[in-house]
Amino acid sequence: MIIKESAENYLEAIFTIKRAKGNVRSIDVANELCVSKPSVSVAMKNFREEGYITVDENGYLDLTEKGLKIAENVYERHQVIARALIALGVSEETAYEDSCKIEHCISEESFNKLKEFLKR
Amino acid sequence: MIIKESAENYLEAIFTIKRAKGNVRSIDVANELCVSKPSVSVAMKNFREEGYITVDENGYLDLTEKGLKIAENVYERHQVIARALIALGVSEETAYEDSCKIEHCISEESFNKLKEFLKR
DNA sequence: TTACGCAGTTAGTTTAGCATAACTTTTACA
DNA sequence: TGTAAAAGTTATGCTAAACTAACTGCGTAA
Repeated sequence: MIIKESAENYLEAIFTIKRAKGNVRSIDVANELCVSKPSVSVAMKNFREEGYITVDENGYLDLTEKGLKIAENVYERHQVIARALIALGVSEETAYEDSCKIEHCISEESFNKLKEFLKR
Repeated sequence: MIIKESAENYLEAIFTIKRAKGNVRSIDVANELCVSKPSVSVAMKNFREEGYITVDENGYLDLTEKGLKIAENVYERHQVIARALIALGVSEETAYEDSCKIEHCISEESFNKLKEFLKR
C-alpha cells in the first residue's frame, strides 16, 4: 500500500483526535475531515489490512508503530509549515488551512529549511 | 469551465514557452510538462471552446486576454514562492519543483505575506 | 512518388478520491 | 419491548486527470 495524500490526512486525523480526546472511532475521523462515513470506512479497512492501524471490538482505532510513524511525520510537517506562515504574519486559521495542503507536496529539503528558519 | 490545478499548469506552460521561444504548439506543452499528447490535446480543446486560447491554422497556440490573466497570475505565484524558498536556502531546482505544486494550494493571504517577506 | 515520421485527435481504460443509497448491528429509551 | 438513532459496511457511480492504442493529415527525403 502506497500512502497517498488522502491516506496521510486520515492517519494524521487519527493521531490528533486521539491526542485531543483520548480515543478515536471512524465517525470522528469523518467529522474531523468532513468526509463521508463510507470514505473513512474503506480507508480504515485498507489501513487495517496493511497494518497501519488496529481496531478493537468496540470500533476504537489505534495507530500501529508503522502508522504512528507516518502520522507523526505528517503532523510535524503541518506544524512547522503553519508556524512558518504565522511567523510571516499569516493568520492562524489560514496558516493551518494552507499548511494542511502544503504538507503533502513539500520536499524534505524545503521542510528542513523551514525548520531552520523557525529557529532564527 | 472551472480552472483546476492541471489547467493552471497548462496555461502557465503556454505562457513560459511563448516567452522563451516565441511560439507554442501542443507538442511543446506536452514536452514541457511531461504529459502525453492526448492529455494536452483534450485540454487545448477545452481551452479553445472556453476562450482561454486561440489556435491558428498551423497549430500555434496563443493565450487570449482571459487566458493570459490566469497564466500570469500562476506564473507570479510560482516565482514568488520559489524566490521565498531560495531566500531560506533551498536549492533553485528544489525551490522551483516545490513551488510548482505549492502555487496551486496557497491562499491569497499567505501569498501576499510571502511577497512582503521578499521585500525585506 | 511513395513512404516514413511528426503533430494532433479520438476512443477507451485506469487510478485516486470522493459521494449516495441501502443495508446490518448495536444501544438507548419511552 | 419495540422503535429509533448511531456507527459501520457494501455496492455503485461520479469526476479529474492521466494513460495507451490507433487513427488522420501533412510534409520531406530517398
